[in-house]
Amino acid sequence: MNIGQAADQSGVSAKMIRYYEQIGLISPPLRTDSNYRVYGPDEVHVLRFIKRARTLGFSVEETAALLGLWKDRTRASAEVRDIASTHIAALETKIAELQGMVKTLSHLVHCCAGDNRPDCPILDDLAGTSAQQTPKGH
Amino acid sequence: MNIGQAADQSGVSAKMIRYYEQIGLISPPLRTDSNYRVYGPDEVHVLRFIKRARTLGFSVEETAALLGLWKDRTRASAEVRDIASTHIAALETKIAELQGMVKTLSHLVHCCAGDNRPDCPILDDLAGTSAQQTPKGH
DNA sequence: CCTTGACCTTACCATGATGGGAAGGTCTAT
DNA sequence: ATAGACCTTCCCATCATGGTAAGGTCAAGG
Repeated sequence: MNIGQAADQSGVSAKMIRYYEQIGLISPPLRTDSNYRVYGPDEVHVLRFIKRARTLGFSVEETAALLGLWKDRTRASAEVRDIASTHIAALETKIAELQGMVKTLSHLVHCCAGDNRPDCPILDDLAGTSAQQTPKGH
Repeated sequence: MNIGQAADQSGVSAKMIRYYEQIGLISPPLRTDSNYRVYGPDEVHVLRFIKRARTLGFSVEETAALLGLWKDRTRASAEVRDIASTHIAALETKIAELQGMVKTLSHLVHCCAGDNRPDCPILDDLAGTSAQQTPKGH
């Protein structure tokens, strides 16, 4: 099968398949006489694995590690779990960060009349002119 | 004051100050005879505004809009509130996405023995071999 | 046999926001 | 005068992805 079909079946764009090959995440496939890349079901399976890992927010580097462990039949599941746990922690840190932003902004939006007058607590906060920087006592 | 001091006082790196100037977010400052950029308290105030907006997750583009509104004394606060509200919605979408990832991964990690044996539900999920893709009924 | 359109190939550029470094000029304190 | 800390511009790298351009290939149909 050609790269376009592999892309369709895996959900990974042809562009990205070539990229993954270039950075060594997947091995170069066979080529036809006319230099077309040829993929089989196994390659598509690997691409699906990659797609799923990326969807779950693993970086390409983490995905490479998971892929290595997947191919290693003797690996310990503990290793995989460590990668996943570390990733969960990173995700949670990011979530907390975003939630902090939402909290601050929500507070400001609530304080803002949102009318036609120029007075605006949101800008005042950004400018650092007013005393309160962030919701403290709400 | 030179760019280094402006950087210290605003929390924006000298590198980024030059970048913001390059992309037109801030206007080019005066220069000394020896071509050094010169900043005053007003410029630092603008940089602090930018820093705060970026910290709250506004893109540079959104920051530019907010900056424009800040400088416009006649603007309506409604405009500012709209930008902030839109941004909050985007942040919340992102949070929900990350939470979805965490949920799926947590489920998988719980199912994984994490011992020295090669059996690993996490890899099984990534590979798409098992029936359940994602916690459905848990 | 030839054309058309869909596909493939490589190579280069762009994104967004930031950091790193090199090569060279300037300023300040000793 | 010299050392060291600063400044200048210019180029490159990141991370994952998309776009585009120029050219080769293939299958179907006239």
